[in-house]
Amino acid sequence: MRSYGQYCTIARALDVVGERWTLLIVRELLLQGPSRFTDLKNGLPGIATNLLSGRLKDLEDDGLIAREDAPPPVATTLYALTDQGRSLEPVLKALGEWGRPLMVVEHAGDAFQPQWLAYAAASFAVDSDPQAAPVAIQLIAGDKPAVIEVGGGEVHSRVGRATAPDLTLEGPPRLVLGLLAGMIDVGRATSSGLHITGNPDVLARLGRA
Amino acid sequence: MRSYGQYCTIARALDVVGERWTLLIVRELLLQGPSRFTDLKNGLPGIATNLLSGRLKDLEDDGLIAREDAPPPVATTLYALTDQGRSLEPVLKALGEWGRPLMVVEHAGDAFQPQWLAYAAASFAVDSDPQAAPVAIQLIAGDKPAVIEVGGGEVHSRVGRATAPDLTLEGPPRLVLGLLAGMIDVGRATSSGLHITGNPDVLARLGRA
DNA sequence: CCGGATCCCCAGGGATACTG
DNA sequence: CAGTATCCCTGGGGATCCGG
Repeated sequence: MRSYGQYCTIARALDVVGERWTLLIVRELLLQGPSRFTDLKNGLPGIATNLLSGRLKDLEDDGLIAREDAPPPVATTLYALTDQGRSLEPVLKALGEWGRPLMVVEHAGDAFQPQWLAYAAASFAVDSDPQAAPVAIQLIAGDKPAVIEVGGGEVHSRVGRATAPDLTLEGPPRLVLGLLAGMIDVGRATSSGLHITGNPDVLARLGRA
Repeated sequence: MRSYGQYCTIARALDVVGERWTLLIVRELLLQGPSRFTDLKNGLPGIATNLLSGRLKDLEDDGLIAREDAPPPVATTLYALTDQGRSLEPVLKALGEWGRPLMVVEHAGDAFQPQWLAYAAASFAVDSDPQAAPVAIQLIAGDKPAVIEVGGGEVHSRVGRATAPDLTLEGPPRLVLGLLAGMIDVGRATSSGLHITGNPDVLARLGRA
């Protein structure tokens, strides 16, 4: 991208990460960890392959990501964030926080990955009772499951399944997020089509930050 | 901009503010307050007028800014941030924080406005001694002056002049920012061409956040 | 002079085909 | 699987023009 040509921290930042797709690539690497080209492509529906390879090259030149050669069994190259790339997390968190109200309406055809939702939920919540035993909330809102783990004052999200979830939420993304964010209550969620198993009381562990 | 088509808070946010120039327009309105079309154009060197008017229209449609009719003496329309627009400040702050290391090198020809620098300095500093009397630092790093005011635990920046600054820094932007950020010390700054008047000890009031 | 609208040109994005 | 090459088209940059 053409530089803004301004001696300003914000403009300088946008010179590097302001291009289309760039911050979403960082999001993907942040949530998924080191990823292959195809993994990134699948996580970024609609991106053209030439654009993806171009962006990866730019990000590498700017020191935000690094290529790793995966060990023999895989024998492919992985893209991973550097420390400087990882330091973009506060930016993505602020952006995600700001974008949360835009999620109340679900656009038909929008792609969806459960870890996006888990990250959104984890990023605005805190563990309201750090002394209590840790709990896990299983989210099933697409083909792939995700987990929110709360305990010791921390809230984390990851893809996959919990070994013994205290609560499982299964249903449309909008309802899962609505319930987690406290925008709707359990009664309304279930009557709207959300399937809840386990102990709904663990939702109280998610306090507003 | 074409939507990313993802049900993700970050992607949704970028759908709204991810286009070129958009966040810089918000920065301008945040730092300058309600502004006229021409003021924005002057603060955004290189933007095409059709782009600016288009962006302003989009931002208005999305509810981030509102047009105001200025009172009779001026009789022009002003653009001002709405609450939702102002709520983007954490995003800009995070971006600015991330972009600060990119400021160590000064690109020839980069446009510069002192309030950018004042904002950068104010956004990463805290008042290290809230009990002490408030102090004002006058920055002269271009044609227009800016002020950093520290007191009562808060750090604020604004354009203009302080009535009785405790410290005045005058010189190249890189040196002013370097000194404020603690990247260089007073001796090196003065010997490199920074002109300092007043009491340099007030710099100690700017603590790292 | 302010607040745009219009026009032209080109860089960059989108979609797909193709190759090591 | 991991890209590169190609083509098309949208959207940005730059200048100019026009109404208030």
